[in-house]
Amino acid sequence: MNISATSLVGLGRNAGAAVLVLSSLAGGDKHGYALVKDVEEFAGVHLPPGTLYQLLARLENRGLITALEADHRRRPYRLTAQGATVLADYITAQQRVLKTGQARLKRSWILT
Amino acid sequence: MNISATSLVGLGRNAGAAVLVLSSLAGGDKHGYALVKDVEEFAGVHLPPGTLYQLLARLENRGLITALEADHRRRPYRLTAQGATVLADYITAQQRVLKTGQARLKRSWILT
DNA sequence: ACGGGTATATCGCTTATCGATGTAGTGGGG
DNA sequence: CCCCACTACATCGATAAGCGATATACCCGT
Repeated sequence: MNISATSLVGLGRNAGAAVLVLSSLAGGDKHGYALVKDVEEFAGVHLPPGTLYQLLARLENRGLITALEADHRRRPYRLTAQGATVLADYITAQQRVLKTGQARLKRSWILT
Repeated sequence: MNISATSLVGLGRNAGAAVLVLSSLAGGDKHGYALVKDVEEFAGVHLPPGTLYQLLARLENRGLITALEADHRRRPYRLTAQGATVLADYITAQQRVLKTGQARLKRSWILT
């Protein structure tokens, strides 16, 4: 195990490959590789193919995204209305959690 | 698989058990059971014991938390300075991601 | 003395993550 | 025109995380 002890990577894994993909698709239809590039840009996280394609399959058979017809080599995906709702709900809930954590950290003496 | 299709639970893990525990401890030292109750209250998430105690062990041997001496039946944990730093960094990064998702959703016509 | 809440711990199954590997099309530089 | 890097998708196997079940035991009220 060679994970830098100063990150949460490897703990709960990267916290939301699903959120990253849904957020990316909220910005418009994208195929897998474009998704990887976009996520890298806005989140600084690289999604390895093993994670990505299995995740896309799971998201699709839950109806959160749909596969569009392939344009030659590209298989683009689109966020469904349900996917958008789920993402919106998740964001709201998660923001409450992060705010709590942040408020508590601020109140504590730990960070000098 | 009987997961309600209208939630992200079970997708990408919630990457979050770690965040929930660290956030809870940022509010003060707590033992396992108190942690579960606190997280339930501020996040609406129930951490089952199988998740909690294994997570606590992982967090401890990464130096993000320390176990304090047991008071009879209770084994309280404390957030370390490193744990606080990691949590703060994670919160910052994740908030940027959530904001991106939110902005993109707002710009899209999907949510009527 | 029973029942429910407090409290911790472990085992084993399931599921997610991710690196490795494979395949193949595309476009530019030498 | 032939490499090579990049684009693009897919699958496998190992590892890691999540969680239900189960066990143990204390404490308090009735």
